[in-house]
Amino acid sequence: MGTLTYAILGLLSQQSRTGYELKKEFESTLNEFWSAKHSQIYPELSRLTEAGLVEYTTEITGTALERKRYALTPAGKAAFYAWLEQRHKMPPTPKDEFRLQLFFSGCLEPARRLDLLRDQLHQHRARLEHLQKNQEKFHGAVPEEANALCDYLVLLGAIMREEAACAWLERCIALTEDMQPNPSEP
Amino acid sequence: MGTLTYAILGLLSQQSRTGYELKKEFESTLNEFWSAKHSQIYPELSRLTEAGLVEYTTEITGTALERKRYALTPAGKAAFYAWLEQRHKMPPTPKDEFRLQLFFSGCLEPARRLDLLRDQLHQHRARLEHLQKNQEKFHGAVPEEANALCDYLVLLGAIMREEAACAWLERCIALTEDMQPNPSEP
DNA sequence: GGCTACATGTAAGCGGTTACATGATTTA
DNA sequence: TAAATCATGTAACCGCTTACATGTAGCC
Repeated sequence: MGTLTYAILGLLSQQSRTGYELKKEFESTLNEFWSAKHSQIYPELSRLTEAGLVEYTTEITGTALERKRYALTPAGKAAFYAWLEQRHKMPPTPKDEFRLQLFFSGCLEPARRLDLLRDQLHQHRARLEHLQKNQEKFHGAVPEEANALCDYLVLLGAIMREEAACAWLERCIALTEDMQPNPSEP
Repeated sequence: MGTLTYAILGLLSQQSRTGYELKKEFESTLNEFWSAKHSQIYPELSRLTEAGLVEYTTEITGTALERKRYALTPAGKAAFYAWLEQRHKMPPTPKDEFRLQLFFSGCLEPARRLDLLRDQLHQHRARLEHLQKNQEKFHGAVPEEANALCDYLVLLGAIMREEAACAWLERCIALTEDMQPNPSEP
């Protein structure tokens, strides 16, 4: 079973949800570290049901709109807790097209490289600002309750990652600005 | 055409190479920001040849061992330069199983969460040390030549990313150690 | 002679995205 | 009544990994 399984099991461990609600969670709360489209979620819920890890009850909204509300079975809860306690080996560094581009940018005029670096910096700053706005809900205090603390920690991780990215890009810009404007042709 | 195309085109823009040599580059130099297995490289080289972006000459080692040495065509060089100057939109944050696990770890005893955090910290510290060893070849000085500077910048990026990851994990550990040992059951 | 590295390919399968497809409910 | 949102599914495709498959060359 892939990680998506445990992302869904984890969300259902908090409360029972429909496929549509899971999709919304992937778009909002989990967005910084996992995502899934509905075309992946619905078949996965079918598999999990067949595997006996979740079960659903059908609700009706209005007169005809059906929806399936999923909840963990005891087996599902056990599978989730087993995963939750596991130590995972770090995956290889994720692919990064911008770093690939920067690596090959030695044959570009410094001014063109600066364009790329500044564009990247703007994008990372925008994401950082967005994350910092999210952080305001904590009112500058570290939560004491365990679940709220975990929310806080993953958000802090995203913020620190973006801060590091911005600091790196600023350094790249400074070093490129210092260059003599004579690019080396390959 | 996907990013792999331009990774290969970029490597061939530096010098002509065989599929096997490309594979070795992905395992070493490019490892921090891109990778590809030989099972992906060889078919891609066939496609690029058919598309007229690369061409090859067959060499023979010993008496029978054939190998194809690939080089950029003018069209390939043009395609590479076009990609190199393009501004790319930031991709969504990459998936991260550890952060997913941490997010759901509110129902774990703090001592168990500490285990996971410390394990992760050790792994990131090991990677950081490895990167810092790589950095020694620059003898503490920022290179002036453009291609060497780009090498330096991507390595610096990897180092700063790992430093940020370690700092974050240390903060997570400190905050978890401060907790009262009463986990909230979901 | 045996092991490792060199060298090149193909096939099956997986996780994921995009697109196709349908219909109900709510809100402007 | 039109548009947005709710709600659930399937199908085609893509990038990538793992495994299958084969053979040569160099070294101990």
